[in-house]
Amino acid sequence: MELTTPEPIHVECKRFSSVLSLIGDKWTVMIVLTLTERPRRFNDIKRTIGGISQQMLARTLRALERDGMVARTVHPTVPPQVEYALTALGRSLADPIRELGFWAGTNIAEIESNRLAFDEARDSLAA
Amino acid sequence: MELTTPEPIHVECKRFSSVLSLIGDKWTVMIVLTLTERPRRFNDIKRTIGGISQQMLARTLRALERDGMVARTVHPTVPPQVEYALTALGRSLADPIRELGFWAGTNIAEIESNRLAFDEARDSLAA
DNA sequence: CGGTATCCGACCTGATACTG
DNA sequence: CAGTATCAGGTCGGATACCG
Repeated sequence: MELTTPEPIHVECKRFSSVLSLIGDKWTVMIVLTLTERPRRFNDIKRTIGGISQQMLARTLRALERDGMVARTVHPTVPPQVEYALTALGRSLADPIRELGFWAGTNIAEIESNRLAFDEARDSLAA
Repeated sequence: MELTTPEPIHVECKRFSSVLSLIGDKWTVMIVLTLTERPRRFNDIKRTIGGISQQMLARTLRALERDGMVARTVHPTVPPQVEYALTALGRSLADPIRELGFWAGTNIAEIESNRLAFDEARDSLAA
């Protein structure tokens, strides 16, 4: 960060958008949080999360591996076992994610209530 | 949160996915951060962010208003002026977002380096 | 078991044009 | 100025089938 002039917040934000988009991907978040508990194998993750397709799990895990958030270990057995574990980097992401999860948990009721009220007001206009 | 049995983290995560998906939307994040500085008018936000289409700005602002994160105030002047300001809820979201931004800033260099290394290893196989 | 390749529909997004 | 409506392209994500 060699910012000599104080940049407005949204400019920093732009620089980090590739990282922030990780969070928007719900699968990424769920995988990271799932691996927080302990390392897991492919179908173990799949079963634990539930509702994720094989392809999306494979894709997301590869993306996480590429970013160095997840370490992939192949045990040359028959049948093959592949274990996924969080790296230090991956573990460090879990903290801010949990903060966000905490915020969501604190405010989700209010948000849902706001949505209902907004939609009601909208519908009464439409009628 | 009436969890009588300790739920695994990923289950909580699922409940919050509708909130978490807010974060993944880069426009949402940038708008919230932009409004952190001060309330702004429509085209002011548009110019400040840059690169956002009129439609996406309108849509995203509507969504934020629906969630109660942003308050929309119409001044009945000619030409009409519409001011958008963060609510208390919106301001409270800015904190965890900035934490995430801080994490991104701290680790983006390592992540990009990891990506390069991964792609290089991949390319050397392809060759 | 742990993937990859292909197809396909749904959604996201921007460009453009029009309105109050 | 502050939107809304319509269209078109691209991407996302799932289902399926197949490979090592």
